[in-house]
Amino acid sequence: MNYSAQQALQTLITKLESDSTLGEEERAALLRLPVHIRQHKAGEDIVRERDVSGQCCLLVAGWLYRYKSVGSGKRQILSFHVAGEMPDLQSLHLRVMDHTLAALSAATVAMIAHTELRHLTERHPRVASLLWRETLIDAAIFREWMTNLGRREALAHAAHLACEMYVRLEAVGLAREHRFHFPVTQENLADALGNTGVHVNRTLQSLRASGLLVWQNREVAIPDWNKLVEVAGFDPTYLHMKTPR
Amino acid sequence: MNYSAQQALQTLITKLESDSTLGEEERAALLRLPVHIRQHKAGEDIVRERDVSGQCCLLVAGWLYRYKSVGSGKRQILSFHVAGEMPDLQSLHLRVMDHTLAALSAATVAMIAHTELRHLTERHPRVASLLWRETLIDAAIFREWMTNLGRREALAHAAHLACEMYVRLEAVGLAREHRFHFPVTQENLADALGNTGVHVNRTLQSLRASGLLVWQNREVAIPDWNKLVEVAGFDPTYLHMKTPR
DNA sequence: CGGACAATTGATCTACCTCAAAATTGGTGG
DNA sequence: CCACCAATTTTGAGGTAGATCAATTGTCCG
Repeated sequence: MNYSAQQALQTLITKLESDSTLGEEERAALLRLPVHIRQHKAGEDIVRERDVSGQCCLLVAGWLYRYKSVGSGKRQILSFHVAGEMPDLQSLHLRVMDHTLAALSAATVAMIAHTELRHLTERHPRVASLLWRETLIDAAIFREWMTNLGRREALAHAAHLACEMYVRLEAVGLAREHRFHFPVTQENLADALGNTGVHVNRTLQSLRASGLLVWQNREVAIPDWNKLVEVAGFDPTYLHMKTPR
Repeated sequence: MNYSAQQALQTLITKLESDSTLGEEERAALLRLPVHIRQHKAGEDIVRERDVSGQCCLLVAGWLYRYKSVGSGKRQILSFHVAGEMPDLQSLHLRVMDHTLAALSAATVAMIAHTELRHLTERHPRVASLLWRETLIDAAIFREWMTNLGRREALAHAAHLACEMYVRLEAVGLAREHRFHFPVTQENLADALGNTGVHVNRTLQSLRASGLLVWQNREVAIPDWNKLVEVAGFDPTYLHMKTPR
């Protein structure tokens, strides 16, 4: 599908308005942002660790993810992203990328120049605050992931990720009835959970066997939400959504 | 020692000016912020998970840290903080705390009301950007810690933390000659590294035995910086400091 | 149909955990 | 200044979650 600049920016406006309504002028200013729409194939890097970029990426459709590499081919996936998010918004104030942003699936993104964003945020402190807030939620999710990586075992960790993704996706209309599409391989999942692919495979089998979670063919189904939440120790406070569930 | 409001705010100004100089008016506006100075004893919680707070904490002297609890007494330490930092600045835009802020050592803090900070940032977009930037660096450090937790083994992880703390402390004049004071117990360290106290103890012994790192009595000494950096896989890019080392 | 990638299985290994006790250290009151 | 207490650090001896290595079996497409 082809997206217009207006459609692309509308996904951002929708996101920002999930917290609080924007004024007419603020909305107009956002819609006036010049964007450059691009397509990325699954697996492509969009911005790389050490790059100095002059623009931010607004995800319009598809999935992105971020990762860091450590020596000898190992890497840690830091986050997954869906439409309406700006996964490299931090580059607006940090000169150099400390990680890589890449396409998980085929994806449509809208690139927005830093100069334009700076101009906008100087003129509209309320928009600045909402964008700032998005980066703070990003950080809150990192904190939860740190806790998952350091203090939860593999099974609870995988369950926790499923809970998180469901809540986030449901909030933007990309999931319902405790099912959703999530285009990760088990190898990707391993890089996110800090395990090996083999172990993730066995973990998913165990979750499946106990009827907690069916995660197959990039589709996730949660037969018993309450039980999964309990196993995961999942508490959505850290997602800082308007409607607590 | 007793600190005046002016002295407290000066630590913040110094921090913000490590990136770029402030205008005279901006500096004056910062110094005009009403603050409430408080002392905390080692171990005290300052703001707790689930609290809704109306102010931010500026650390003036001593050490703070943040942590998240998971069931059955386990917890994950998320960060360590020294003078000039505002460890709960995120609360300015996130209503509820998703983790706890506590005193690692006896500490002096200056509390600043959200209303005052909002007023300031609306009027001074440049100051807003610099504060935003501080929270982005905070998040960048989380990303590195995620990588440490997920993809580095205990020895490299401990070495990495020592490298990070040295670089951060040296930048604010709290460390020199590859030595510094760091008031954590091995149990604290375990909660930060995602290990057990027993294993941290053995890890530190091993680092000591190999001459890489002497970490005893809350004092850290790094006999061979280059070797430690290599073992840790430490690359300071993620700290986003003005002077790359 | 063939090729590439992804999921699965089995067997073995190891980094780190658990439990429990002993040795040190530092701070405090007498 | 010393004795004592409580918090830390250290040591030892198993145990286990998850890693590693190496096939084998799908599965998706061009």
